[in-house]
Amino acid sequence: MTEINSKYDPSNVEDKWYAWWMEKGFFHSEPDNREPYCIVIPPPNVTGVLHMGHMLNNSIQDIFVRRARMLGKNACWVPGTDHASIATEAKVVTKLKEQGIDKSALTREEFLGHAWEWKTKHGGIILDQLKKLGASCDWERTCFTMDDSLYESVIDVFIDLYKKGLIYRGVRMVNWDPKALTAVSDEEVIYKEVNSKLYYVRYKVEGETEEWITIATTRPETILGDTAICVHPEDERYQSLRGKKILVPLLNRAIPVIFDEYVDREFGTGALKVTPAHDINDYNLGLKHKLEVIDTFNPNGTMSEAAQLFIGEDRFVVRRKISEELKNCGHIVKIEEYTNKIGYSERTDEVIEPRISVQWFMKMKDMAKPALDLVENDTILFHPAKYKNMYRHWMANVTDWCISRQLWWGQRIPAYYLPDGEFVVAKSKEEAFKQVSSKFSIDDLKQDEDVLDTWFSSWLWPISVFDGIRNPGNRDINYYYPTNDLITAPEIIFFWVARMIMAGMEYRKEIPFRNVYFTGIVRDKLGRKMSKSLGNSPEPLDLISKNGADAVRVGMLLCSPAGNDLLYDDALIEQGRNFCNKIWNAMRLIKGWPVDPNLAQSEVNKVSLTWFDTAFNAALSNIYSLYDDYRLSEALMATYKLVWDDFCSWFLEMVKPAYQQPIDNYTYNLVIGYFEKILQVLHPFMPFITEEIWHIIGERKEEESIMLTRQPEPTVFNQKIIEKFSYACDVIMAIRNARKEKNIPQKESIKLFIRKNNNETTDRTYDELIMKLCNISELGYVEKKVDGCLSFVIGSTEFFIPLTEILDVAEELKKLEEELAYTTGFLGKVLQKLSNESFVKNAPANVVDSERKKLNDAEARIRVLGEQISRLL
RNA sequence: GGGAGCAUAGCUCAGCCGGUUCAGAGCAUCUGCCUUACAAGCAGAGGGUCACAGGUUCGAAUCCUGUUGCUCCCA
Repeated sequence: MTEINSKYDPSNVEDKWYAWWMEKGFFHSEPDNREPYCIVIPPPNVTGVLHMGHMLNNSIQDIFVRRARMLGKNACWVPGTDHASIATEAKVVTKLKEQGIDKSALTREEFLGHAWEWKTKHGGIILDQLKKLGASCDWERTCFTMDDSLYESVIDVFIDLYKKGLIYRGVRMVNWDPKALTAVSDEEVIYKEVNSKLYYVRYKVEGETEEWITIATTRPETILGDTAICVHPEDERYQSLRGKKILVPLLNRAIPVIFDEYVDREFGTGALKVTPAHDINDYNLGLKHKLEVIDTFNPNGTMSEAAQLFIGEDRFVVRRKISEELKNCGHIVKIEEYTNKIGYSERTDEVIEPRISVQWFMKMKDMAKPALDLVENDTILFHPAKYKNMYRHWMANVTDWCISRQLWWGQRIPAYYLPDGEFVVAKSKEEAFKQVSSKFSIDDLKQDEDVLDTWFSSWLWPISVFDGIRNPGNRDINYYYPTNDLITAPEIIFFWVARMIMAGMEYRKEIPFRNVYFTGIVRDKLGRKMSKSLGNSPEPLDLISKNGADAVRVGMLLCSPAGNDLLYDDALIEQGRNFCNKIWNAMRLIKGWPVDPNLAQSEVNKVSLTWFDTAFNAALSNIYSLYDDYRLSEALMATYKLVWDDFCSWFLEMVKPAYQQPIDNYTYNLVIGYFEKILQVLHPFMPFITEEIWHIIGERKEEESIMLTRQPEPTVFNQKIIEKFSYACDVIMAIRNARKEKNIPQKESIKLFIRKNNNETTDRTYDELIMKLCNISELGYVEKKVDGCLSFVIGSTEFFIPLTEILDVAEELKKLEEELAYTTGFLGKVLQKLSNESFVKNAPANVVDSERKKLNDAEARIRVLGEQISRLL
């Protein structure tokens, strides 16, 4: 055969196989008689680019899908993208601005034209990037949340839920993003701790010349919207204020003093200014005490006409100006440094303003109950289960979902307004018009300007990708739904996972997935979240092109138990790369052996094969049970050790023929057979290199791919063989150690004599193997000690290696005495336990027995060690 | 402020119903080796009062209580 490079080069391999898999259509799935296995991708933002989190998440999905396929299931991984209304619209607005176009100058249709153009141009880049990773998605099924069928599904669901009375329109305090000019959900608000100031402002009591009340506030600019002062009903300091009015500084508007237990007497001065339009708690107080609501802000965060002062100026500019003004007028008592938490918009990083607004809401309580139960009673399993706690807490305290967004990019709310303020909900203007009294014409109908929250389409994803909303009886939805596993991040457990469960129960009467596997966050070495601004994230595609997708997949997986964060380190990828190289070189070794069809199988090869078959099956059953427990990282590590330790370090060394000597045909074929099985076990983790090597080590037909083969089935294995072999390993390692200590090179052959003590049975199964691996020319059993030898003790068996040079007696003595001291100490502990009557009485018999065995073994060993010592003295 | 989780080797973690699978794995470190698959390798070695303090028990990394420190979620 031709020379194969000792370093595995993925660049020549990966693109070739991916293209071939695609060409053969191996990823495509159609319903058939097999058991289905389905995963729907958590759709990434359509204009997003691949980041490290995607790499981890999608590697895991691919591992599950490829494994299911190799278990003979009809595996289908549905890819797609999310229209991500806020993020995408923000990007389009920015891009238009760069071209000198202002969104407000465009009509809705014109803007959407630009948005679709942008989507066509940049959309789906991320899906192509996933191909580099080896993702075996069924690309023929690629979906987008704004595809016609998915769009229509969303609208149908909205109308349906409206008819069921689950969707309503209401005036509510919402989280307002003054930059994006939209309401955002609670989940999209990020609270950050900031240094701010606490202003102590005194308000004059009406009708009194020198009576003041001082309040503390972090937001002096909202003073203009104050409609009450609130104090605790039992606060003695303020009892004199009952029935009095207070004058708002600068405006001299009179507002009432209200008494409510809500107020924390310890905070500030114990007096609270109430601004119902600009704080959720104040809003609730306002509802309770029937206060006037004065909205002093415009939607973009500037002061409105209602503020009377500073009209049109930004709220933060006004904060500075008004505090100056208050100071000049003698209203500021003091200003303290203060840290508090401020909500920021996840998408625009703008400070969120609580704002009174008319929005669409969805009632959550009734839907949350069954969705909670399904997780509580393990109908849906969370991996790891600790996230059940988090889920329970949220579901028990669920609030109604604000589903409208003041954006254009998304599914437009199918509500049509009439000139009289009434509205109807219908699929189209024509449908709406049918429900309208005859006094209006169709042109009087005006559709709602808002679109639906992006999650209002994603929550249908497992159903809508199979068109199961519009066509509930279709073949695909009946076959693939419910899907099997969902792989996602814990931070979207509420706005996505929980809601998909609700939608599933509402529209399929069935759970959407059986298992949820939570991945952690990919962080840098220092534990910081990876982010563009920190610049601490490697470029995923660079990593792949430099190291290969297999190496990247392995590196990331090795270190990311479900639900735990992954601290990314380049060393991880190196480990993956080294592993590829190891497998590659195993292939080079095996392929390099000359095969002699006439050669009889040696005894060594025979016992080696027996052992490896056992070790392989033991590893396999371990790996499979780790898969079953969704402990992927550990399954990979077990596979890694199977390959590196059992297969390469032990087995191949055991059957390896001497230099330029041939191997017998029988053994060779079995070695190749095990190698193939190992590649199959590896394939879900490392799809490319396994396909490559699988084709190199065997004759394959045109349509044959490792990805279409079955993973090996574990068979029963004999634990005894493993134990016996492990003893042989101890001997081998002790000999290696002795060689190292005495500087005996591996090339120089040695003799070994064994003396059994304490009635130990002699098992010669691995004698020849030990001779081969340790380069032993003669191995014999003796009754008496052998002189002039280096010796060591395993259990109570003595081993002697004749030395050419003179033994360093002092050194040997020291070693033996240390060993003796340790064993004596150990014996003492065992004796102590066994002489404890309550232990012997209460502990289970097998525990006591094992202590007795320890006692015997230790005594025998002490005897032998003592003999050796006295011999040297 | 409310809730949850975590604390085991230098790092990342595994250790289920308390007892030979109980102190483990991988990486990193150190020491030898260019041994004819692989120096991206081979062969060895060292590293932990299992956060702290109590308690339960014949026996605790494991169960209970408290303390400290960290993380996340919600307000």
